[in-house]
Amino acid sequence: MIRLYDSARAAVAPLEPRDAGRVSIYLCGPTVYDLPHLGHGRHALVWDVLRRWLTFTGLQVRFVSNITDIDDKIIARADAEHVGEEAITATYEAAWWAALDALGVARPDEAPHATAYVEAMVDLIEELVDRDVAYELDDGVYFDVSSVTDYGLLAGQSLESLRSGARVETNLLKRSPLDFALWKNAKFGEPSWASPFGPGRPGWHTECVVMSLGLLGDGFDIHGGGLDLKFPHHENERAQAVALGRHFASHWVHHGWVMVGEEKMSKSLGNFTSLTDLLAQTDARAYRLLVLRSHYRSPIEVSPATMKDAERALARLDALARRFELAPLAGATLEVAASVEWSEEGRALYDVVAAAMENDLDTPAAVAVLFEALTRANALADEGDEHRARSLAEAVAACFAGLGLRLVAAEAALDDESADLVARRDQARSARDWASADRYRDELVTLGWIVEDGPTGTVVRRG
RNA sequence: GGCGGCGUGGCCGAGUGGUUAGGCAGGGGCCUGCAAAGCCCCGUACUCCGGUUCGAAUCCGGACGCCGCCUCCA
Repeated sequence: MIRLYDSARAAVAPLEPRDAGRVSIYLCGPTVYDLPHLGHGRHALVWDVLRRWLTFTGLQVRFVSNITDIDDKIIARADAEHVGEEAITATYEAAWWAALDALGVARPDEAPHATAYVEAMVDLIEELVDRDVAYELDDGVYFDVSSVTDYGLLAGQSLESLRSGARVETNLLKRSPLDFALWKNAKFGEPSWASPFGPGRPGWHTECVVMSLGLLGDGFDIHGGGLDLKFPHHENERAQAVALGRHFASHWVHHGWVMVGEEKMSKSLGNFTSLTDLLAQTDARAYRLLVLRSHYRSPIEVSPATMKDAERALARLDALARRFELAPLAGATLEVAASVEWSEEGRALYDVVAAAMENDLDTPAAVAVLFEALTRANALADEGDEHRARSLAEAVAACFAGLGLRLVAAEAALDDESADLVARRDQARSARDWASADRYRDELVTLGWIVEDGPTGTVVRRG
């Protein structure tokens, strides 16, 4: 079974699924008030890779990722644009899914919306009040963090040291600056729901407790998100569950951030902040490869240079697919390794990749192994060992499929002009008219093709 | 102030007590009409100072530098 770093234990620990053969994952999704950025993209990719890999190895994964569609920022944006909150959330949720689709990230099994769970949240808050771990103030209901003895577990700090570091005070009546809002009373014009505490809306930290426990049940396996959610969001989620006597997530997994490098983000770098913009100007698979080539807990630098690097590496993978005419494997569907017919060397490769993956999702090691195998497959083919070369190449593609990266062999469709140039060049070459052949090649290059001479003659592809 | 992370060859980026990470870029060679693709060879890195050890990039201590969290955030 895979071993993953658990933020609660501050150590790598084996994942011990509640139900054998099944893994339940709850992921904190986006608040839909703006376009997704590169960080969201990495986030989505990291979890897509984990989910796909677990599925690939034969586990049955139930993957839930929520949409936060009620929040202060949504209200603020709706106000600023003089539209309803639903207009904002509809727009940006659509943008979210569009970006994930473009990244080749599989949709969650369920994507619950916070607004559909308000009643359940109210019930939960009432129970917390009944248990005397929450209290009402003029502007809402607050959770009393001192009621949870190990508050600060995820942050790795004591309640006292967290308190001493608190910087922002929003409500001086709170018993502790760390106490957080469970319910916010509605101000004039704000969207609201009825509750025993008066009309208002839930605080952010409650929705994930209700939805994760509601959909996945007590003791679900993995709760994940970005490192920035560890505290206070996840800490606060956990506090509520603990206060209720519920068994919450057994494994907490957090990933690192996207850095925009020392060049700092600026317009001159080409708007490299929005995921939508990145996807418009590069192959989404290159971003996945970039993400795979660093460890999920490390920061990654996304810049034109690192993207270019990834694109070139990706080109080698596609070249392998072309050489062996590999069929596409990964896509919207989740591949299962059990259905892959491994050759002997393919199975050996898979075992090494799997060992890397099980070691806290060591994708960089897995990718390194796959690149070595790629070189070996090409070398075997050069030596004429077509059979072993092919089986190894197929295994490389299958393993990448397990990581959600599709190798593309497909040629772009030729327009008439290009097709004509290709025919002329082949003619010139068979007549050993190198000058003409080179001229036609130059023309094809000018049209944006990369020109190669294969056994069947001129082959072109898009660069 | 508290807590945590990081500093690796031109660049990106793993690793973790002794054996080649890997990729990109660069140099040389093979192949090719010339290329492209592919293959082979090449750089001998680990912030600094001490210490532990037969042996440290890897463990311990210290210094310097960088970053993050403690407030909304993937």
